[in-house]
Amino acid sequence: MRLTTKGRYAVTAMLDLALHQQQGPISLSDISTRQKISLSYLEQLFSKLRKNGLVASVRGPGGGYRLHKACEDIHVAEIIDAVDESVDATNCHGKGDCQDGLTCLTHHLWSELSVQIHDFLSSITLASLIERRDILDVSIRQQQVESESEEAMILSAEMQ
Amino acid sequence: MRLTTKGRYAVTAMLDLALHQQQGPISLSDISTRQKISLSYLEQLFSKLRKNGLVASVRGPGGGYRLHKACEDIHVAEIIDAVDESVDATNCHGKGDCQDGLTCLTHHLWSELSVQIHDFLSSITLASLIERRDILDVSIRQQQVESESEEAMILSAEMQ
DNA sequence: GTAAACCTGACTAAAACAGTCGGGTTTATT
DNA sequence: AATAAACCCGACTGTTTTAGTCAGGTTTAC
Repeated sequence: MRLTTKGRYAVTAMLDLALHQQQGPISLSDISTRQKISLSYLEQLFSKLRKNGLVASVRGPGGGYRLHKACEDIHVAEIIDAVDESVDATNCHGKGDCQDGLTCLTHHLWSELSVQIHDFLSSITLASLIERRDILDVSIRQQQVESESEEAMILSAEMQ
Repeated sequence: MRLTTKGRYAVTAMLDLALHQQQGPISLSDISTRQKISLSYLEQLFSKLRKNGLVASVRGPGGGYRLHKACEDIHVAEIIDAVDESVDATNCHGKGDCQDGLTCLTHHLWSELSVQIHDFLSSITLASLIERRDILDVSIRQQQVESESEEAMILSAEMQ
């Protein structure tokens, strides 16, 4: 089992998409600047998210990505699964053949932990996340930073 | 966050120790054959377990390792912590400075997941594990295999 | 035609994993 | 005193993953 930056980035990016979905397709460069995730890396992650049916793309100028399902139907667990990070804590992928084809001493423990984590992350949808006060606060702060940097860009353009 | 063979081995080995503790100090080579874990690798893991006060060593022939606390007081979470595998799912180690010193969009989610996993693994002690039917079954099977291989060794010794 | 966007595959430095190896030191037994 | 069983320790290693970068595509709105 493994939960690293990759899975966290994927969930963060999907949440960013959910928060801005009413603005039409969102470009990866927007997500990149808002969430400070490398654009090329985002492209890799979205390739997987698209192949797993979580997002749909719109090519060409003004294009970007949309959620492919209602955000009530997108669970955090499936986002992590989509980018190849398994929530499974067993070594044998649940098969129980961990020790020479037989069950190892602690197999059931890891099996239960996997269920625990999976249940937790499956109980959380993008819809439930965007309603949370703590997430809204961070999102509002990010929009302020965004508009400030836009102003700075306009300013620096005027100075030339 | 990361849960791999290292942490699983550590818990399995500690459980093996708990299951056989009435036999006095248990050598790593015993654990190695019963649990099919490389002896040298076990030595590395037990060095960390000892430094974290989970086991005590007895040197010399007939020596081995003992649990340093009652098995009611040894929680799975601390075993995993001891071998450097963190149960923390945040990127910022709980500090909340995940995005340029500020909190990232999904920080609270990972924070809650960490608490969830930690609570689960802290609620399980070695004492509660050795009482479980599924673990007892595997342990009994391992002892049968063990005595069979002992017989085989005696037999091959007789043939020489 | 241009440029904004997605799309793809190959490459990379750094870290971690899961060990191996070679040598110690301590101590019970003979 | 010699032997050997066990712990102890540091260095080394092949493989995989991570978290990207880079260089070039293709699609499509304007």
